[in-house]
Amino acid sequence: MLHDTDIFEDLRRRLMTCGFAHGQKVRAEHLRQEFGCSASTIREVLFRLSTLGLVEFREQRGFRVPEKSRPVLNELAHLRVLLEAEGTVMSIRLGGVAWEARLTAAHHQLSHLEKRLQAAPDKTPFVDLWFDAERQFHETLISACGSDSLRSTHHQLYCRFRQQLMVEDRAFDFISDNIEHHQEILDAAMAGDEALTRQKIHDHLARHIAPEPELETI
Amino acid sequence: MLHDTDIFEDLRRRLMTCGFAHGQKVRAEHLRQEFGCSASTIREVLFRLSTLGLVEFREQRGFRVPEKSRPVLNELAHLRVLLEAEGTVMSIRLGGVAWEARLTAAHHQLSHLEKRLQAAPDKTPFVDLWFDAERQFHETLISACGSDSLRSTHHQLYCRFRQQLMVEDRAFDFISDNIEHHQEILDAAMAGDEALTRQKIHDHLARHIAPEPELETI
DNA sequence: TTTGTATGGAATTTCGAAATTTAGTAATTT
DNA sequence: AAATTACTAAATTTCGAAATTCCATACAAA
Repeated sequence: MLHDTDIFEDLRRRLMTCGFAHGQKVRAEHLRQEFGCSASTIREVLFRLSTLGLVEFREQRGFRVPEKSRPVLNELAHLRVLLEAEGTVMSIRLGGVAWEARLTAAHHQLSHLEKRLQAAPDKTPFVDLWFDAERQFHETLISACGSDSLRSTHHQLYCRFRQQLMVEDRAFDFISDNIEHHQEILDAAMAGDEALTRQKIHDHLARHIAPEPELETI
Repeated sequence: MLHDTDIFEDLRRRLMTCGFAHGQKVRAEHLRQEFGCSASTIREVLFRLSTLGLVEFREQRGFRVPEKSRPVLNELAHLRVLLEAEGTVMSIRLGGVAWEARLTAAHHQLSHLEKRLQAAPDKTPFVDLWFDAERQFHETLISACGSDSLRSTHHQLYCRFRQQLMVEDRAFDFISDNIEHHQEILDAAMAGDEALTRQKIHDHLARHIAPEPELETI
């Protein structure tokens, strides 16, 4: 039988990939029929998803998928840099060999996948795998920061960020840059170079961040 | 009649102040009786509160108030500094006169209250007012940062931080330092001194942050 | 044309009870 | 006495329907 959590996971994946259009209403009644359960169950799951910001709730007008928005993507990228840089530097200081091993492993897996993806004419079968591997790498970066709060806050931001993007570029034209970025982040982190690590994490997400407002000119 | 949202607000306030003990189970059945509504309504409200991290949900074993924990308080203080410093610097750049006016107003109100609180022998009647005024000041600091995501993320952290603290020091012995801190933050921000503003925001929360490996905030 | 008001259908929220699971206590066995 | 099992009460989760609210359309009035 279909459990609470299964529905949650199913919908989470769909919301983070391409199962729902931006701005679309999420009708509890329809989902109830699809999953064959009661309205309250669906309602509960949607509230839990709103914890991650993957759906928005408004009193008396139900749930909907957040709109696609360049400004919001900028904001999320900015915050990701802030937390990921901080968390990675803390991991460098606290993580030790165990963390380095996990990070190397996560990067190896991601790197392998990205190279296969780069070569493949049809990217479709790789999309889901790539989502997981990329997430795994970035979460491993901060995994030894020693702060659960930082990790869970970052997780929320990552989910919303991925949802905003939703494989914008189906041809994966960015993949070649990405391979390089991930390698540079790994190298800087393994070398223990904190400033360079911060810089490389910033560069990786730079294309999603709006240019900083100038100080002198107004 | 008592609405959904009223219950939410009532419980939010209680969870952020002293209505519940740390680690205590939040029994839906009891609340149902207290508010005179159905179990589903309470359940919904609790899910919404878990969005802010004010209650924790675990499958099949209901909701409970997060444990009091020094490490968690450290983490939250650390993240608050990170986001509040960033948000305030952005506000300095983008806020303009309107923001400066709002900030002055918020500080004036807080400052007035803190001085009265300092003088009063019985602090009780000021506690709730102080909560709101302090929150108002810190949220105003970042109010012109231009990033809703930063603001809402900060809001979550602030709620959890306040819950962890829950007026630890009922005698408000810290109030005299606090008055000074708030003044210094205001002065640095109004002077447009970004580095000093970051420093003062850090100093304000420093006593809650573990004296662990020094982290430079860039 | 514009503005405002009914109205019916659809979506939401709430309810009370049934079904399931957990947790605590007593009883039994080793 | 310690450990395991059985039982009971309480808590949680799910359900289906009733009550409420929203939304789009049609209609009336200015």
